[in-house]
Amino acid sequence: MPPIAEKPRRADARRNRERILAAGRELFAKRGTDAQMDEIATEAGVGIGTLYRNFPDKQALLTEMVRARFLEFVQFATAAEQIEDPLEAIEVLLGDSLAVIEGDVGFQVAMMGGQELESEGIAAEKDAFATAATRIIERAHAAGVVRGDLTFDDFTILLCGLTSTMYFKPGRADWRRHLELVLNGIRALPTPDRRHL
Amino acid sequence: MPPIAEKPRRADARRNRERILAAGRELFAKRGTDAQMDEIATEAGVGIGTLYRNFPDKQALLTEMVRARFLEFVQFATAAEQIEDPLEAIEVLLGDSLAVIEGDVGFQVAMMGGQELESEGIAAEKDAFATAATRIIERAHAAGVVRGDLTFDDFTILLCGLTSTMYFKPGRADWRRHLELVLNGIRALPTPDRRHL
DNA sequence: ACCTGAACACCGTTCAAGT
DNA sequence: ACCTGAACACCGTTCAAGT
Repeated sequence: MPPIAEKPRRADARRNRERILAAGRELFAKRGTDAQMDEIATEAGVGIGTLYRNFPDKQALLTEMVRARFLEFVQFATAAEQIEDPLEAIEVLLGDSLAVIEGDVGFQVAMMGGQELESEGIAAEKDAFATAATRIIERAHAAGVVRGDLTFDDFTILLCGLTSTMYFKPGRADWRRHLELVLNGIRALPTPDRRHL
Repeated sequence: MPPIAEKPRRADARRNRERILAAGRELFAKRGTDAQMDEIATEAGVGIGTLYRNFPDKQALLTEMVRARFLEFVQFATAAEQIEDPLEAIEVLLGDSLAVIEGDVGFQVAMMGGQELESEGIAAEKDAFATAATRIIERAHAAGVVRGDLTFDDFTILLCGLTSTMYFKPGRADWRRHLELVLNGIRALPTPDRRHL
């Protein structure tokens, strides 16, 4: 079911909300938490009061942007499930998810500081991602290509770390390298090779 | 050579500086960047103007705290060099370094956002750590126990990620787990086992 | 030579007045 | 119903006045 039925509103109010979302998307993506509420209102062409009427505070607006990204993550997870090689599925899922947020500084901040969002608002989206990603992890377990104790929580931890590299050491090279090391880290521990399928 | 010879000062001025450092240490450690300059001045028992006379801005004070920690890191690196097993040396170095900063939120912030500090001021300390850590990495290379392409820069990247877990997901469990995964990731890739020493 | 704190700047948030 | 922006609160930083 969709989050909550859209209440009917005055046309101008609805248009304002859209413009605020667009402005927020643009400015948070570009400058992260440094984006100012004033600027966002101006960019949206509304008064600061209207911004606050739509979103109780800065976090709430950011949370709304984050929701959209999580839906994208779910898409990536669904796509990754189609990949035959179970290890490659994990690599692609992490790689693609990170690649899309490379241009979105605001999301990077949100992804790291998980608990600081109004997380109730996006619990559904997070769950959807968790479910899809867990299926991918399970498949890798079944194939024996990852550490036996790897969980979705590990994913969360590693994504936090990877995102911090993206955020604090901007540029593609560092987070790609970080990802490579981490992917190596979640592989099955070197055990006696049994290739008698 | 020591950084720069201490200029002689009026006794009260020197005592004030000490108290500011102590207050900064305590409050940054406890609350990170949330610690306010006003509080620090009050805790130190000086006027806000005196604080700013000693340190041009908040970053500069934080940087001073960071310098001390880096010196500790160098100690750890030196100690880790004594450990016989070259892989264990790396594990202990990372583990100990992280363990000391667990109670120092301010340093955690600094460790992640490297370039935002007055880094000229602590270049010497950073170099000392880099040198010691590099020796430990080289030894592991010589023993063939880590990936052939592992560098000190990787250490920097991984420490950033590990610290972000510590900062954003407080509690021992998550960063310890993160460290375990990462240590697994830097090991030599599973190659045909040649144990004919 | 050094100290102090009132005052300023900046930015998130509120609310009285408007349509 | 909804919009607006002046005003407030908070915190980093400056500077004129003091000793």
